[in-house]
Amino acid sequence: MPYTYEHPHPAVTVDVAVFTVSDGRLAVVLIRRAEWPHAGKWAIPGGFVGIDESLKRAAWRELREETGIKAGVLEQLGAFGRPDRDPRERVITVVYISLAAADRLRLEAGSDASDARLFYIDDLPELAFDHSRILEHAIERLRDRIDTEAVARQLMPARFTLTDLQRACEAVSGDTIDKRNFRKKLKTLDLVEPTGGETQSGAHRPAKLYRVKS
Amino acid sequence: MPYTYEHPHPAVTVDVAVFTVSDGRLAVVLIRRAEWPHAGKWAIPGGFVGIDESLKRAAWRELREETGIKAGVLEQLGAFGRPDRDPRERVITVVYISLAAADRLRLEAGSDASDARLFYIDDLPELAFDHSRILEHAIERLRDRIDTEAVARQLMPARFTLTDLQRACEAVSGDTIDKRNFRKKLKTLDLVEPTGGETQSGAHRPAKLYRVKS
DNA sequence: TAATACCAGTGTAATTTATACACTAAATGC
DNA sequence: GCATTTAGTGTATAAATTACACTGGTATTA
Repeated sequence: MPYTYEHPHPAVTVDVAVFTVSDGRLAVVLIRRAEWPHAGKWAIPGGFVGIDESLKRAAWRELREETGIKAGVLEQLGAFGRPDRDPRERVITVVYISLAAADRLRLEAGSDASDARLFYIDDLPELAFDHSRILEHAIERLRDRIDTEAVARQLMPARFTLTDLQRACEAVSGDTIDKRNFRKKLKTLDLVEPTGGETQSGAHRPAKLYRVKS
Repeated sequence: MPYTYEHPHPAVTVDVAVFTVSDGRLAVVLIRRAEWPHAGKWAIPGGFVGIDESLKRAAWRELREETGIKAGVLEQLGAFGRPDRDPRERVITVVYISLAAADRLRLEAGSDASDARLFYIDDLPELAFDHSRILEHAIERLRDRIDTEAVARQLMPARFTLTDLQRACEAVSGDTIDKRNFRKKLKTLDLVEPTGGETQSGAHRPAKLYRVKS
């Protein structure tokens, strides 16, 4: 069932960079491509936009199909459309960024991908297409725009310690933060509240558990 | 000469929101559409992306064709792609923002547009497609991200008074700024230098003219 | 030619925000 | 009970932001 147009049309895809914090390091979900082009290389999950489907909906669907992840907030990074970025045809891709708490990521390889897993952003493999460049932009955007509240709401599990939250903020920003200054700032933000629980984590004083206020 | 694909493809356009400051108010360049759909309505200049043309290049070309403006810096705002935003077919548009000094805008109506002119952003006409929504996002982005340096470099004529620069910053931010604080801040920015000239503007003390340092 | 209207140009004090920094508390392992 | 490890807490300094009022130079006009 062919589709014909008077003028040539590019294909349009969506790609989703899902970031998380794992072992105190910023990481991103990649899939291994099963097919040409770039078969065997790692790539950001994504795929073609349905003709009657909104961009965001397509992003959500593709992410789910390829990794099993049901994205929460999806923020658009922008469109990437250099004429030679895909050898099959002219493809313009609209990239979204999402954040996920590490404990919500149950990665399942989907039909288009032979594998899906996390990579630390400072230890990325060679990527398909122009996905290296796209990830650079995505990380820059992340560092520029994300604040403590977004980290707490989107990147943390339901209950966490203040040290966990600090580590996550540090992983995202790529900088160290002073513990006392961080906690002082948190107080002014009115963002978290104690759950009453504590960790029983090891040979040291237990930490109080917190949750994000609603 | 028809073009055929196995799967349906959306059309891809670029649109450019060119902002300037005129009479101390933030304004945007619009064209009046000559043809269906939305004939007679005002719209952001833009058009279809050539199949071998980068997005930014297409934006630059369309802006030039429709208004005569040779854009300086083009910053991508993002992609807008709701399925029903164009009655002709599925159209995904990639929107760019540009700033222009008012004295560099010599608007010429191009072939696709019966008219091109400036509108103050707080006095916009009814717009074609989803361009109202797009402009809202563009203005929000502008207010969020633009700083004194960008205003001075991109929005001011070659020589200007400090009051002119302050008025432009106020127009962009939508807020008033204290004169002495503004000038104090300018000193720390190391951004402008006096040209030696002065305005001979009226029944008051003349103002010194400045230019942006290179 | 003195008075007025108009915009240009200048500095200081107070407040708020960000930064630097070191010890005590509670648990476990030996 | 001593060593080790992470949790938890406050103060002093520096930096950035805000608020605020008068003098200077030109043109107009009474």
